[in-house]
Amino acid sequence: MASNKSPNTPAPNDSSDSGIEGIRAARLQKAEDLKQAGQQPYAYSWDITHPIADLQAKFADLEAGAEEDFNVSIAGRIMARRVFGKLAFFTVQDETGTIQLYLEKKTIQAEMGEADAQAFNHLKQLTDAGDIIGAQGTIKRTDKGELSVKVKQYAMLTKSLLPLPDKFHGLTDVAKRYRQRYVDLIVNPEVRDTFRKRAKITAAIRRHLDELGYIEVETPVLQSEPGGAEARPFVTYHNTLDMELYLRIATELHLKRMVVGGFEKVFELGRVFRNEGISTRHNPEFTTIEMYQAYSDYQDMMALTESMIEQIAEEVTGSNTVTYQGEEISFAQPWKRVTMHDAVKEKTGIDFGEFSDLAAAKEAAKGAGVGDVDSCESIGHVLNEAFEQKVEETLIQPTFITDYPVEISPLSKPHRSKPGLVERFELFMVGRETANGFSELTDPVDQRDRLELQAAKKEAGDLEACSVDEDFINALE
RNA sequence: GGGUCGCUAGCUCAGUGGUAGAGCAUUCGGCUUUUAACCGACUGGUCCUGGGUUCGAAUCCCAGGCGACCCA
Repeated sequence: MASNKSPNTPAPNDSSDSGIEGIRAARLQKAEDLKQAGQQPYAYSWDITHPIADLQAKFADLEAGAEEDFNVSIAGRIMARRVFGKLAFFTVQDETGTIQLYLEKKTIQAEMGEADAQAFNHLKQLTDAGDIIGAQGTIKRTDKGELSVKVKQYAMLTKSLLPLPDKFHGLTDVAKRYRQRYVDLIVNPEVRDTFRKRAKITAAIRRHLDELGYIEVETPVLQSEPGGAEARPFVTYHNTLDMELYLRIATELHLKRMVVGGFEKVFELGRVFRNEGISTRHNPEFTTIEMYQAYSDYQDMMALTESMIEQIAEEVTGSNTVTYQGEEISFAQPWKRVTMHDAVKEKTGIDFGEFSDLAAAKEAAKGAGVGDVDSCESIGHVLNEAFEQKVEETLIQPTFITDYPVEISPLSKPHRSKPGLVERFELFMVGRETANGFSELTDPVDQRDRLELQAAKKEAGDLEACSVDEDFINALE
C-alpha cells in the first residue's frame, strides 16, 4: 500500500497499538464511542460556578470526611486518574489550581442513569489524562483529607488525542518546553505564575508611566535603516517599494524623533529583533522598554528607574525584596552608583584613568587576567573588556554603573566635567545588564561624527555596526 | 565560531562488542478512600543519519545532523 510519509503524519503501523499513533487511534475511537453514548466529545459550553482556587480557599477549613451540600460546577483538564471498581478519583486542573473529583458509581448512575445507563463505565473507559472535563456536584473532603467535588454529573468538554508527558518526571527537555509552550504550561504550573507576573509587571509599568505623564507610542518595526544599537538585523523585503527593509533592533531613534516632534515624555514597550546567537538567555525577538524625557539628564533617568522598579516590585510581589534563583535582591532605594573606572579599579586594582598609552593599558589589563584585549582599539575598549570580564558578574544587587568611555557610547552626551567620558549609566542586577540610559546626545554635528565612525566600521566588515541614519540627523537639526 | 556532554519505546532513563531493557503512559482483567494508587497480563524500537572496523556494533572509529551547557 502506497503512503505519503511526512514527519507530522507517520504512516500507520499495523503492529503498533501502543506507540503514539496507537494511542491517537484509540482516543479517536473513544471520541466516537462517546458520540454513540450520546455525549459530545467537543462540547460547545459548560457553565462554571467557581474557579478551583476559590473552592480550595472557601473550604480550606472543612474537616476530613466531612461533606457540604453545596452545589458547584467546575471545568478543567484531567491530570491524573485513579480508578477502582466502583469508585474513581480524578485530579483536575483549571487555570487557578487543582481539585480532586470523587466519582462514585452509585451517585453518578442515580443522577445520569436515565440519559446513559453506562455513565460510570463510560467515565472509566472513555476518559484519559489530558481530557478537559466538566463536573457538577457537591463538596466533600475525603477521609484522606483531599478536598473533592463529589460528582453528580460530568460531561466531556474536549477529548484529547495525545498523551501528556510522564506524570512524575514531567517535561524536562528545555527545547521542547520552549517549542511546545502549551505542554509546558499544562504540566508545569509555576510557568503560569511567571506569565501572570509578567502581565502584572507590564500593566504596572504602563500605569506608573501614565501617572508620570508619559504617553505610549508604537514606532515602525520595519525600517529602511536599523539603528539605536549594535546588532545584526533581520532583513526582509517590501514588494511594492521594491526594497529591502530591516526589522528594528531598537526603538531608540524613532522615539527620539517623537521628542523632536514635541512630545516631552514618551515610551514604547515592544519587540525588537536581533539576528544573532540563540540560547535560553538570548531570544532573537525580545521585549524592551525605552523611555525618553526632554530636559532631563541621566541622573533624572536613574532616579526614575529605581523608583519605578521598586514600586513595581511592591505592586507585583507585595515586597521590595525578591528572591531570584537563590539570590535575595533588594530594590530598596537608593541603589548603589559607581563609575565604570571605580568599579574596575576596585576589582582589578587598575586605574585606567591614569593611562594615556593604549599599549600600557593593554599590558596592565593582561596582568590582571583580562583576556581578548589585543584587538581593542582604544583605552575605553580595554576598560570595557576589564569591566565585562571582572566586574559584571559580581554585581548582584541593583547597581548603576556610570560615566562610560565615549568610544563605546555613540548616542550619549559628553560628560559635563570629565573629558573622554559620556553621561551614561547601565543598570546591573544578578550579574546581568538590565538597563542602559544617557543624557541623550542632541548636538547634530557631534551625532553625525559618531555615526560616521560607526558607518566606517560597517564598511570595514563589522556586521553589528550601523549606517548613518540621515533622517534622524535631519530631525536633530 | 570554539569546547564539553548528550541523542535508545509516547515520557523519564538503564544498557562499554554477543538474543533490545526498566518505571510510568497505552491496551486487557481485578478492586469503593486513592493522590507517582495497587495487583496480574499484554503491547510498544529506523538504538539520530551515513560510512568504516569486526564472525558479530546501541556499544569502537570517521563524517554529518539535532540539542543542552560553558566560552566568544
